[in-house]
Amino acid sequence: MASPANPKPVDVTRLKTVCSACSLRELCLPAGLDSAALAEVDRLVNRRRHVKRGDYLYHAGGALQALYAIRSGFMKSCVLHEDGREQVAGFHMMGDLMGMDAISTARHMCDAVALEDTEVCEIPFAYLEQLSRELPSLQHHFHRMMSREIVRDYGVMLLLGSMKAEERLAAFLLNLSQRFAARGYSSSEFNLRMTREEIGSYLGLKLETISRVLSRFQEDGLISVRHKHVKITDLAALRALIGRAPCQ
Amino acid sequence: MASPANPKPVDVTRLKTVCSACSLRELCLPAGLDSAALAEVDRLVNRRRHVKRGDYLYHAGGALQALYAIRSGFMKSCVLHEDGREQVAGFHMMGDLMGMDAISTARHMCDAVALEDTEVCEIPFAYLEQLSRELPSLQHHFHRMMSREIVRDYGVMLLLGSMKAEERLAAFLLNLSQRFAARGYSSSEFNLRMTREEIGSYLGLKLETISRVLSRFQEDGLISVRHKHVKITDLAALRALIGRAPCQ
DNA sequence: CGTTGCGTTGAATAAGGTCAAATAGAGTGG
DNA sequence: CCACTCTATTTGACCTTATTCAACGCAACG
Repeated sequence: MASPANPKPVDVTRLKTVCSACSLRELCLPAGLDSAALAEVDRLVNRRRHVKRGDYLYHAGGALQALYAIRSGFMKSCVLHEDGREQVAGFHMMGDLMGMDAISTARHMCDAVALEDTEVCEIPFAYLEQLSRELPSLQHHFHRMMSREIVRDYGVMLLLGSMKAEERLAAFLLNLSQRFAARGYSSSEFNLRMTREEIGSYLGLKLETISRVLSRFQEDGLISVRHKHVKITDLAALRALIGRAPCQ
Repeated sequence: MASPANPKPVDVTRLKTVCSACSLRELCLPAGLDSAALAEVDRLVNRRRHVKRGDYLYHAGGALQALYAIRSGFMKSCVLHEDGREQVAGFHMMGDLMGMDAISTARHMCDAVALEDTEVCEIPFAYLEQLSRELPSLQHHFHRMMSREIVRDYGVMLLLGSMKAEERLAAFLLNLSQRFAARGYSSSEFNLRMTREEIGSYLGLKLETISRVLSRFQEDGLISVRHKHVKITDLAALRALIGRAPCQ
């Protein structure tokens, strides 16, 4: 593709690659950085990687090389139990940062699998630490992203620990809806990238339960669902499901 | 208490306060720092705070001022749902770092409550960021601690999402046992600082279930439990409970 | 055009939740 | 020191929810 005659063939590609030109920069690692810092981050994030649907971005146990910012596509991360049980710990989309679980031991503690063809930006971790020593705004934003992951996890605990099946699924759909909206997509209509089984794993339910509850939501006019396509038709009712629980 | 006649009454107190002299330094924020860095951290961690049993260290919604390292005592953190439901997100003991959930929005996202009289070291967050720009080892260790919290959360998700009541409780007891051991206490005999209800909230179960499962464990000779006192009498069996699940 | 994976639905079952009652401590004030 | 109160805990009986097991439908794909 690159013309050897062109003295700077790489730059042409990088113009599109670079964080400062990325449409996700307000969601992603460079969010809130001034232009000087942004220029530095452009150099930090120097490689892209394509992960085909079903392929792994990293495996549990693998050494930490880099963090990954999702540019396009959709991934899941899953924790494994010795006996083979697998728990989906999260679904990740554009702008999300993955791999922070690996900083603790320098080895990834979960698998990252692409649910559709996905493109990620590689962020060499050692370099990120170095650069964030020089750029307080980058440092702070990185801390905020790790903290946000912790807060997200607390939310999942709340969901798994104290919600019923219907509430969990409502919360799940609303969360997806909100995240799509934040990325400029429709908040009311979207395609699920994951199977019922993966939703079930994430929500601590069996796939049959997911299927049943989706059907019930549809009967009740909250959503309309066909295969992977979901349309939220009664947002308020869906919200009411999780806000005011029937119990207590 | 302090004598005004003494020119340096504070230093006498600080000698005991200081991280470099703290028996928890291998578990806590200064873990793995060289002595120069440790001296800096001594200045960073400049205040202690006592939290009486039942009192809050911080409230959800409160502004982030500092992170807190537990020096002695026992705390819980809990996430609140709008409708009043409360989910215990974790139990924390000496050497644990609390408050990292607040970095994301500069406001705490959960409550921190002392389950017994607790002493914490206050770590002003802005100063921690500043210092970690100067001390790569501190920076890296802080990142590891945030990451460890993420990994811990993944473990809780696995527990809540795919384990049965008996497995959850076995995992919980083993986790406590291991953490006590790491702090130089008995791994086989300890006092629970939390109520059955709090255990239940953490594990996504009702207090009656906790009580029943504890009784069953006792009948089966895995543990002996009386009120808050627990003695693990068959560690292997307890481990086997979570390792090889009956299902699948 | 069969195969395969994913999803739906029904019936039976089991796990945990709910409700209720009894008990036991721990702490309090006389 | 004792009676009293309050809260935490245990245990039983019953009920609800989600799981399990099973059958079937559907769509994509070679």
